[in-house]
Amino acid sequence: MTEESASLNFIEQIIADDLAEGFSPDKLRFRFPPEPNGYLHIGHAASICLNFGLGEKHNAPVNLRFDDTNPAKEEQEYVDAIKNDIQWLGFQWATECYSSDYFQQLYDWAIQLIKEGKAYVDGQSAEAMAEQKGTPTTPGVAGPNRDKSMEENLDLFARMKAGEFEQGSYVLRAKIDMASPNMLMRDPILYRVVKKAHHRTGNDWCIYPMYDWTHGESDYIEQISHSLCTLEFKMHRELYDWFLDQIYDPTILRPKQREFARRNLSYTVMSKRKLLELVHSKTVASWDDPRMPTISGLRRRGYTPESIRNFSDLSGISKRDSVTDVSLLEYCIREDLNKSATRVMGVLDPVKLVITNYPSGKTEMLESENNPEDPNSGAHELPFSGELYIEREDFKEEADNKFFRLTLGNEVRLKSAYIIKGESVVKDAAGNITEILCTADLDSRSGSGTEASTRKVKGTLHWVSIPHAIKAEVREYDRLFLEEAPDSHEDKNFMEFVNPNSLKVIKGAYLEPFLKEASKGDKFQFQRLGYFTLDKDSTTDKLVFNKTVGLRDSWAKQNPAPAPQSNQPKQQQPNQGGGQPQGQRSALNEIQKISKKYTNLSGDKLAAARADIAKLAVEVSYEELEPLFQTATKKVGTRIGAMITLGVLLDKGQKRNPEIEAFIAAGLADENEELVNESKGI
RNA sequence: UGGCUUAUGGUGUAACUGGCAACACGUCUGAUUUUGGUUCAGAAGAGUCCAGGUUCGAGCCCUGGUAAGCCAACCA
Repeated sequence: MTEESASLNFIEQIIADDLAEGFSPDKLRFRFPPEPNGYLHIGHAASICLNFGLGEKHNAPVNLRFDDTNPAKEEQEYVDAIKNDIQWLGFQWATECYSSDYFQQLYDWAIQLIKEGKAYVDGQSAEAMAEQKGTPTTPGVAGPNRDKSMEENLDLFARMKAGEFEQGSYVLRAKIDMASPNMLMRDPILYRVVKKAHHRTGNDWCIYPMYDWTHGESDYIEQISHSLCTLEFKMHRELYDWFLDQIYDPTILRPKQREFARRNLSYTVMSKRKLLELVHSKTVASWDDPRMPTISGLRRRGYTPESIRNFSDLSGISKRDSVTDVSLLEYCIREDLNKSATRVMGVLDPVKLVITNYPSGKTEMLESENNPEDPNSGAHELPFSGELYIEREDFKEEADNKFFRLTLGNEVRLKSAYIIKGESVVKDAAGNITEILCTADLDSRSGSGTEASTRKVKGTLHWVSIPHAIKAEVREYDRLFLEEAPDSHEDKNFMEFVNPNSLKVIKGAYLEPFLKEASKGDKFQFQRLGYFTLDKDSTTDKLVFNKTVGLRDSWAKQNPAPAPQSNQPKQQQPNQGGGQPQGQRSALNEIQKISKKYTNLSGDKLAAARADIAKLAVEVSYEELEPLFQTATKKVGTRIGAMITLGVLLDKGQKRNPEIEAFIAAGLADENEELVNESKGI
């Protein structure tokens, strides 16, 4: 009722269908169920945005539930970080829940299962149980403890709980089906003995429930209507349902599990285990290292919540595994920051520039627009003097006229300041440029309104005034991996693809003094360079900026790119047919396009289409056409088009050959009248 | 030698119960621009994994293949 036909993803469709079938909207309830054993990453953002997005859309509660059933791996630190990240993304959960809150209930239900003969205690070794479990292709067999008496099981389970047994010695298993084609149904473990303090329940328990036993029952306890998880849990659904069957009260809501594909991002990895390995191996500095695809890493890198939510929207939800290109993420953050980031100037690779006709020692305050995208953003002061830094790559002694920057004898504008002209250079003994000498058109000051100030020049450069500039550290990041899908190689470990140059620290960057006032987390556009944010490592005497993302750079694309930094994915091969020259392809392509729908046409339209094909056919070579003889019988239109084209070619003098004869013969034998006619005409 | 899932431009997603394959990113033109940014206008690029079938008509339905992912943790 709310939306206007915006297409639904398959999860939304399921919910819409449920609603249409009479499911009460006020019973809709979702949950986001992280295990507190690591930090959230951009893949989790997909799930967060899905669940909380559904909650917002349907005005339904969304619980945050920590799936904390394994005290060996879980910690309070992660709980806090997860809560922080979700709130930062802008979502608010209805209730903060913990699976551990349900330990008693789960235990009671387990007792019930034992009493009903549906669960038993097994004291075999893990190896023995694995052995009996079989393999995906061979069924399992019953172990020796499978048919113990209910009394014995009750006794053993009570003693497990009482701590009488060593960790790893006994487990409680559901008694389901050792021959099931689904390995998860071969008597899965419900409880194991773990003698470790839990972050919430302390030492109350020494037996802990397994995921499968816990998850569905927790959903049931919380009355979650749609339990959404990633595809690798698809097989667990059968178990999820089996467990629910055992305890389910038909008068209240029964949760349903649905699975969607997890989101992968190109040039990074997306599993907590691998992310943890990057941290432990010191490949990155921490979970919130700006190169990490974690929410905290992206935040520190300068990403905004809006950009990440938008990215989730644009990426969509589906059931096929895929790798989303980082360029989409970068697009999202550029789009957001372009609207909001204050424009400033900073020079990362400085070379000195002296304006010889500017009074030495003079300083003047210019005005610099805060954001041209936002007329209400105002302006700030910008000091100017005769000694400046500009970007080293913005100057060449000589260059062709595609270089819109400073050269000797050419004019460029200094952003928000004067138009200058390159006059000469000073070099050191090694031939490196140490100083560029320029003259300025002193009438051309920006905003002065003079005719000179509005002159068009070839380019505009950013700069900082040397006596006023503040020195800062700037950290530039490149993709963490050199391979698009680093963890998709069965023969190679993802760590082999780590990009050794993913971090570039620039100690001596110079920034305009306005930036002295910046607070941590503030976001700026360093004009012509990119978006930057003040890192938490900053101190009052040393500012540290992270480069969030560069501006789109169509200049860099034209260059052969001597820097291996900029990384274009391999260009696609536009030619599919097999080596025809580009120019000729279009005519045949046109013909194919027209032919495709040929059989749907009639009358004048048909005649027109035929004429178009015949006209285009003149430009087609036989070599191009021949592959089309293989066209499937089904694609009659294409075969007719090919036949018409062939007719034109034959008229032009193309000699008949066995392939042509076979194609014509097939045409004559076809059921389609048009095709037969065309074939006869030849 | 099994089971489950998926298959649409370079990438990610659409296409309501069959009706001339759409959107976004990316790529390429051109215009505008005191950011080689933004904005604007436009272009190229897919016969929907393959082979059959049903139908006036199939990406959607049927049959048979192929490929990829997941499944044998006292992890979640």
